[in-house]
Amino acid sequence: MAANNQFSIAVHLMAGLGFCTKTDRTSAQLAGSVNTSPSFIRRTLAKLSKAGLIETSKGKNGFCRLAKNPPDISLLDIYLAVEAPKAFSIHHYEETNACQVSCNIKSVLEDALNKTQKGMEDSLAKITLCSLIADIKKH
Amino acid sequence: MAANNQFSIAVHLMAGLGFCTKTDRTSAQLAGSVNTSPSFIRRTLAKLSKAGLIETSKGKNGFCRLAKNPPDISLLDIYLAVEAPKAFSIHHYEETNACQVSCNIKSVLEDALNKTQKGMEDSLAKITLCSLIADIKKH
DNA sequence: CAAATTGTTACTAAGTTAGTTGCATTCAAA
DNA sequence: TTTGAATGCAACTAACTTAGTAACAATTTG
Repeated sequence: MAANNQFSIAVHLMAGLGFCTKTDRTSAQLAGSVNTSPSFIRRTLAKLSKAGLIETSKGKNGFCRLAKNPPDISLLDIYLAVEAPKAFSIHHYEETNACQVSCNIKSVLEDALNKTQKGMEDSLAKITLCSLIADIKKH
Repeated sequence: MAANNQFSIAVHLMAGLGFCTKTDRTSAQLAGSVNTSPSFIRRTLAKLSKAGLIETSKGKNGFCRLAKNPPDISLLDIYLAVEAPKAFSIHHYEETNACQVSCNIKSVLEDALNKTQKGMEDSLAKITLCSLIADIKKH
């Protein structure tokens, strides 16, 4: 159960908020859609709020709503908001000094994988919350 | 310590084998470069072997060597060989039947993320082991 | 003041991975 | 034919990460 689902949960929540922007929601209502506990949901909502993607209000009649319009929110925004781990991790063993591969593989691989990560993020940037919601409504 | 490093370790091993293709290696020698145990290394080597990226020989004077030339090996080949987990995982909660978002988010998100994953794999396909080794030699 | 809601911390349970150990299998050389 | 060295593989432990829960402080409305 150690796979990081925060990104997909966050997208689910954002889609829930964007599906109908006229009504505000509580963490309990959103938790119902995801079928988990409000407290768990709030942890993700708090990150989305800190990233400026949603607005929340504490206290009685507290609520959550999108802070921007769905066409102006990309999956990259959500991905960055939840601070999900990078797609690739690089091992960090102590270098074997006599070995050129051992000494340099890390920085060389980092350069290569950063480009790949960047490409992936560019791809996420092209998918808007709006298009995702449109797909959901098509079903 | 639960981050999956098999891909980066596999690239390290392949770079070690490709750095000088004239001499064969044993798992013990490769383990020295990564600074870990030969047995651990062999688990990854076995996957690379099954994927046809390296050739191995059992018995006395056993060895490992590349099965192809470095320009013909891409990081995607290595990525697929080690069967690393996908870049994104999607949560699977029970659907809340009354909620259209809950019922459809999974398939919609899968479509979107498959495209992103594909883009990432295309990016990996463009990086050859040869270019990586050249970068290492530049250092 | 009371009720309801977000924000946050602490905690437990479960899953994943690194890393080790041990052994069966295989092959070359003495 | 025996011995030694190597891969391949299975079992195991420890460490780490995450899901999920519970509890509570802070806040806001009525």
